This record gives sequence, C-alpha cells and structure tokens, in this order.
Amino acid sequence: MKDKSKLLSRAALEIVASRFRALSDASRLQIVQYLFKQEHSVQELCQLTGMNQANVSKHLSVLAEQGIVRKRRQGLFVFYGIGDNSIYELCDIVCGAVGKRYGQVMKEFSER
Amino acid sequence: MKDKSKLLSRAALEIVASRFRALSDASRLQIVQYLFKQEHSVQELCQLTGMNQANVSKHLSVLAEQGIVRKRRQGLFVFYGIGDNSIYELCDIVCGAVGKRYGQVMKEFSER
DNA sequence: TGACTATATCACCGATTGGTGATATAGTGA
DNA sequence: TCACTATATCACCAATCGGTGATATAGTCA
Repeated sequence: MKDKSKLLSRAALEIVASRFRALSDASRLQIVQYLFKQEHSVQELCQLTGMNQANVSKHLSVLAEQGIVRKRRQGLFVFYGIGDNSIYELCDIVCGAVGKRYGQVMKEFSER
Repeated sequence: MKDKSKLLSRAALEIVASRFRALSDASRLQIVQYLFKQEHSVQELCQLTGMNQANVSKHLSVLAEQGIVRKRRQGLFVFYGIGDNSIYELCDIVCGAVGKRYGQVMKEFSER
C-alpha cells in the first residue's frame, strides 16, 4: 500500500468485497484449483468436481464477472482458464496464512 | 505455490473459503481499513463507521475467528488490531487487481 | 455489595446465496 | 431446414448472512 492514510470509499470497498466474495466458496475454489493446472470446458469441470452442469456454469459466471476466469469458445465447447494472474499470488498468501493456523492439523497446507 | 500438482481437499478448501468470506463484506473491510492505521476500541469503530455496537461486535467476531484481527482487553475496553500481517499484502493485491479493472472509473485504486 | 459502562450474545427479520431440474440459447453437422 | 450437443439462464427452495433491538456478560469504581 503506497499510502496508508487514504481510505477507500464505501463504493470502492464494495468492489473489493465482491472480489473476495467470488473466492469465498469452496466449490468455486475447487474450480479455480483445476483451472490453475490447465484450461477446462464446462463439462470437464462437471466430471472433475462432481457438480452438475447448471451449478458449474453458475459458479463460472460468478468468477467470470470478477475477471478471475476467462472464457474461450471453441465450437460447441467453452473453455475456461485463469483470467487474472493475481489470483495465484492471492491463493498462495491465503494458503500460507491458513497454514500457519492449521498447519499442524492439516499437513496439506504446510506441504504446499 | 511450491507444487501446483497437489490439490487441496474439500475440507482445506472450506477453510480457505472461510478466510475469503470474512473479507467479503464491505462493512468488515471498512473496519479492517481503520485497523490498518491503528488499534481501536469497539465504540471507536462504531463512531468511525456509523454502525451500531451489536453490528460492529458481530463483524469483529467474524474477523477474530479467522485471526484477521486480534483483541486486547484494557479495563472495560477491548482494543482490536490487525492480527495477521498477510492481510496487508492480500488487500494490496486485490486493490491492484481491482484497480486494473476499475482504475479508469475509480481513481482511488490507481492512486493508492 | 450495587450502579455504571463497554462488549458480547441472542432472537428475529429481510435479503442474498448455493444447489437443482427445467428450459432457452448457441453452435455443429446432415 | 432438423436433430443433436454444450452451455447459459430461469424459477424455486433451503440455508446462510447482515442489521438491529434487547439482553447477558465482564470489568470498574464507590
């Protein structure tokens, strides 16, 4: 933060909150996690996650609205991928912080 | 991320999601923003934000549950402060990413 | 002890959210 | 055109969430 004395307006805070809200659901994080590795079509994500198609599409639209994922049409299929590189860093930081709290209980975090 | 091939379990994703969820509300971000500058008691935060006491306490408990804020009792007062340094970085990244999307419309972000 | 103050918690309400089946849309190939 | 497939959207329900007034808890001071 370049200048800690400046406070964001309510409207700006709402925008920031929306971004965090898009990442505040485990199902969406699961999708994001698969997209970290490679692009996937909607139906691939259905198979990978076990969610139904309507649900996956809904989650993807929430993520796309925030620019977190990007879509690319190819014939009948729509391939989704990570659309904002800051998400990698963001998830790293949260996993690191969470690892400090839960690391002893959940080795997954400390092993990342 | 040290090893991108490892996927977090559902339980781990729920924990990460909870952390994002704590930051997914503009009122809570407003509180966090004031705490970035200095510690504050509950009633100070009430005055600063215009929220009532029950509401502020509720939001603080959500943040405290995630370790995002820490409490320190001093007589009748409870002073809250930032309890996790990763939050500074986290908010910086999100503001940066949001600034890229909204920077032209909302100068606040690009001026940070 | 009792009066007072700051904070936390409870109960409730309206609004939002995630999940789901059904339907609409969009693209393919015949 | 028609049949088919992938995706998006709609309508609905149950669950969760933010805000609020009332109450409980915890600490201070006399």
